[in-house]
Amino acid sequence: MSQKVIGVIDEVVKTATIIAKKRDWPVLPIDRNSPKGDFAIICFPAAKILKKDPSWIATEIGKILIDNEGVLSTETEKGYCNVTIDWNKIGADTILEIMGTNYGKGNVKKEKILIEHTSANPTGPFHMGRARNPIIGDSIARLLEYYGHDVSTEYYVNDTGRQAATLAFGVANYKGNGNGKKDHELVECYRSASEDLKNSEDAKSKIYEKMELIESGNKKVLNEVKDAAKMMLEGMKESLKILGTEAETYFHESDLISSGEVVKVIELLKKSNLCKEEKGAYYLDLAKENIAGRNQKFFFTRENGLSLYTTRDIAYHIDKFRRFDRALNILGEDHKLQSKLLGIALRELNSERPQALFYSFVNLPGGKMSTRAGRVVYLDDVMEQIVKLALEKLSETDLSNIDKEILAEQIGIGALRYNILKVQAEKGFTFNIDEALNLQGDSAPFAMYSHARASAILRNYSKNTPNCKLENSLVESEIRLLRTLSKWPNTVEKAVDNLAIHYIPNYIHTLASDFNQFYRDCPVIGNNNENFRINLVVCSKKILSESLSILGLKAPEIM
RNA sequence: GGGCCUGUAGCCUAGCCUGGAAGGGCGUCUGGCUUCUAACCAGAAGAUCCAGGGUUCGAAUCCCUGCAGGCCCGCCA
Repeated sequence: MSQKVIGVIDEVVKTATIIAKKRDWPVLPIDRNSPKGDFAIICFPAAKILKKDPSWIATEIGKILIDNEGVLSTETEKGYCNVTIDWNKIGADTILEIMGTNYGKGNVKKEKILIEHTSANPTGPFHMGRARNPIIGDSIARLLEYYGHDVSTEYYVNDTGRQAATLAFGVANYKGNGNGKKDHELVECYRSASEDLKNSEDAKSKIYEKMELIESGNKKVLNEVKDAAKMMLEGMKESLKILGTEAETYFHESDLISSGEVVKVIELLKKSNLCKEEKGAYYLDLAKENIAGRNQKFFFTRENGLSLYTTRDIAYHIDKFRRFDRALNILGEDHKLQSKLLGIALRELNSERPQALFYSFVNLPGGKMSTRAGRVVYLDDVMEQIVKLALEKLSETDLSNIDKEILAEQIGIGALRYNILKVQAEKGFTFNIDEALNLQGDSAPFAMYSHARASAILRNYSKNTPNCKLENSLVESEIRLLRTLSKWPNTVEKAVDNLAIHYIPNYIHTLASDFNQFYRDCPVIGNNNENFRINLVVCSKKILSESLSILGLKAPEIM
């Protein structure tokens, strides 16, 4: 909450505590999200001890609190004493606070944080199942940056191993259909190569030979797979760019082998007390590590002494901590165990460990999304459809065609991102295309529209924002809006502490909704409370714009 | 066999950490644009908060036991 509001509430709570203490009442809990007023004092705990009706206690407290300077009114309902603070007294100061550049920002030591997100294997175009990762990752990055950290984002490219070898084989032996995006084209080569891997012994041996050459550090083959991955990524990056979630840097797994880092990690892990060997393959024995499941052996080399995916991942994280103070990985829930194992290995190497944010998979209404069964919805197609729909809705607007196209992309992509971000990450997410294409209600366009309305008022006002002065007492919709605006810092802090991005869209919807009610009830220009209302519009526009930008969305002036 | 996550109106979802008065949205029905933008607003209907037990003045929230769904348990990535 804004400092001003916190101050008033603390003052009132203090008074209530003193009253309770004087009378030997127990400490009464506070509900800061009461359905009526600004907060409530819960009187039930005192009822049993005092053998009094809780509503009698609430009324008694109310009678005393009403004399407090910051309190406008108190109201008893059941055992609750609902307290409404006097916004007329603190309104102007609250506005001033919201206008400040630090409003909503955290008061923390700036850290260099690396967020690794997306990191999809470069084997084909993104489908919706993958879309949750870049959208959450990018928005968490923006959130932490807003809060005051120095955040970078990185995409880890898995360009070694069987899939990478298969892709390289496919690129060398097949031609794509030659039109369209690079990833949609090359995925044909990959599919043909995957078929060969299953059906042809010759192809299989070639691909496995490639794998071994990769892991043993053969420069020529390493370059070949890296190049194949890069070609595929070219197309995939285009999708990420449209989504607005492209990572700042790309880190190739193959480079960890070329540079010798992987070999170093293997040597270091062999020195761990947990390390054991079986037929030439080395593993960490996790029997005492509370690892669930059947297998407690965490292999980090093959029989032939070469590295595994996990080994390379360990090397990657050691490299991360050479570059950053903190590391955060955005991962699908299938990586939970993997992530735990990585943590143990890093602990054994006395390295710092990354934080992880897991999300559940995206399903389609009929069931799981699966490439194999052909049940796949491409991200590119969804983006195209939703932007097209936004453009249709703009058809009657008085804008140039080029402006319409830019705006339609902002609205459409924004709607897609918002739709995914508003659900908590651990919750299984069913992607319903019709729901995503619905640009009403709890959606990005709803908030963008409120922002455009605020912008319209300020355009029509066409003067500088006056110093805030309250000339008439506030009406209900003004108080509601002010109350919501005052909760922005709490919301950001909660989202940061829990790495829970969905708090932000939830807040945005409340704010936009409160603004729309204010818009209906309160004419601004020419009203005798014009000064205060203009200030309220400026604040609403500011917080709408900042909160949308955390989600990676633009706040349009017109729509 | 074991571990983690999820279960809230016809559908989607917030609230769960830190117990206190079940919030939104979609869809349905009704009403509102000559007044700062109707992608909006107002109203109505719709909920045994998966089930059962426990703790508590009080449980969607905490604990236990089930049930249902998702994910994981490879010398794959």
